[in-house]
Amino acid sequence: MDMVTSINTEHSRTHRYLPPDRPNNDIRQFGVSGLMATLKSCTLLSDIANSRTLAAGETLFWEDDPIQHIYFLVDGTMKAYKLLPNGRSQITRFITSGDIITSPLTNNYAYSAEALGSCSILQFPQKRFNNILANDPSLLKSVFGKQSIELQQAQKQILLLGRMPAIERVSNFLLEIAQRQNPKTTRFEAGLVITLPMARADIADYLGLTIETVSRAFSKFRRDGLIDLPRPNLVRLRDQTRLREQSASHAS
Amino acid sequence: MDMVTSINTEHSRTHRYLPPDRPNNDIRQFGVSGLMATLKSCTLLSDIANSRTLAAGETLFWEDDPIQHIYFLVDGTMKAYKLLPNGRSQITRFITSGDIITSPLTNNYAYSAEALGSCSILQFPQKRFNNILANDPSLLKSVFGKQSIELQQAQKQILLLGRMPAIERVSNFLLEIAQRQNPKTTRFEAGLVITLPMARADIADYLGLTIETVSRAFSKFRRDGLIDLPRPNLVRLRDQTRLREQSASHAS
DNA sequence: CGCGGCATTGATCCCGGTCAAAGGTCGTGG
DNA sequence: CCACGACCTTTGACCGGGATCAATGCCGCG
Repeated sequence: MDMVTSINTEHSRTHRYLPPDRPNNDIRQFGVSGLMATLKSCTLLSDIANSRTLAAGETLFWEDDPIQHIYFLVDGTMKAYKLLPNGRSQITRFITSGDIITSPLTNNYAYSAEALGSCSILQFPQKRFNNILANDPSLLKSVFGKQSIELQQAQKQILLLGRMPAIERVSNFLLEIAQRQNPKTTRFEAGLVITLPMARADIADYLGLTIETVSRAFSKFRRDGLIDLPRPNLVRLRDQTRLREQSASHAS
Repeated sequence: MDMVTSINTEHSRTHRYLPPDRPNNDIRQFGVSGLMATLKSCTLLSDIANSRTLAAGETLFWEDDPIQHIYFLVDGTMKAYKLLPNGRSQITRFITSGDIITSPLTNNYAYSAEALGSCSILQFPQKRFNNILANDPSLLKSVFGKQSIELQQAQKQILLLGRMPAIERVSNFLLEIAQRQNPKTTRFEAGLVITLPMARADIADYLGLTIETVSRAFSKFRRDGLIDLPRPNLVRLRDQTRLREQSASHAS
């Protein structure tokens, strides 16, 4: 579902943009972020990269600020959110390790970004990053692919916010987090424990609900035997199948 | 706001991926879709492109179908929407001329696409399109840029759906349509008439509301002297400034 | 003229928001 | 190690915006 097709890069060898003396099978992964780039690009990227760490609650940048750097999240969890004049906030997504924090091709940040726990990030000056990007199709394609996945997730979120009742939003959220934290495990595994890196207020701002409604949904799932809540941010999924049934509107 | 920075392609001339005998200042626009590509790519694209027209109400593809073709909308308006098992639908965006209809890098369509009026589109076989894409950074960057804008709009929609009351959603919608149909005119022009290419049901599915709520909002704006409604899908914006005031949650 | 589809308007209901209070959790300092 | 306090979470009571149900109006077309 989140898969991305691979551009046929083998073909490139015979293409005039890649001279024969420069085969592009030297494409490799850059850093831990899942970016693919040529060996040359990796070197160039290393030269301009900076590692940073963020403390819990620290803001990396604000919505509408002019973009100075492109960031990648190496470790931790962040939130990307937008504010309304009356102070209401909406989290557009939770950013996890390997994610691009910002789109390279825009002039201003589309949202504010804040660390939920302590985070480690990679930072690149935008212009220099984009120069490397413009000359390395494999890197460009890799960043493009990550953004395609982000767009698909945004579209799912639009469906959730526009057409799902509160209970479904919360169960969807739990299953989404479970999936992210355990990409390998079968989805029907019982007793899976997940750690919520964010507070109830953040879950509410992500799902377009209030803290109270989120809390009531958690309590209902606990009463119904679908989850345990040993601590507020520790959730044991006792019955993932039934939880999944809560997460989609069924035929009327 | 929807601006996209230009990758410094001048720089490419000296880069090894573009041999000196092949300067890349032959980059030109392909078709009416606002795509930039090298002359060579334009030729290749022309070879594999097909023009098609769609009748009003015609479905181009369904959500989850495997992608066969990449489409660009040349003329008309379409809707991209997702369905829930119980039949509820959410329109993720309205597609207008110049837009990419699908992301090239995914395996399955993320939504269904339907023509609202008669449309004319360009179609490319996905694999062959992606081969050209992979070898033309200027084209890749151009498609990437369009998708960046789409992502930003999706994020705005997330904010709207998550945190705005009905009246704000509708006034936001009217101003958005006005902006799209008259990109040049000053936003304070009075008496601007816009044509809604979609029915109330589509507006409702886009804004996460019901038909009735959308209709009531229109009626309220008419009562308050903000708009005229000579026909159900013809809207005259009488007071764009006051309409704008309706469209954002104000300080409490 | 009459039919069918879309839009508007009205009456009522209910989900989730708001307001308020109590209970938990955790860090800090005695 | 315990006690305090700040903050977060949970729970309850009530309210309101928008959904639902229903009827009427409007317009185009055969």
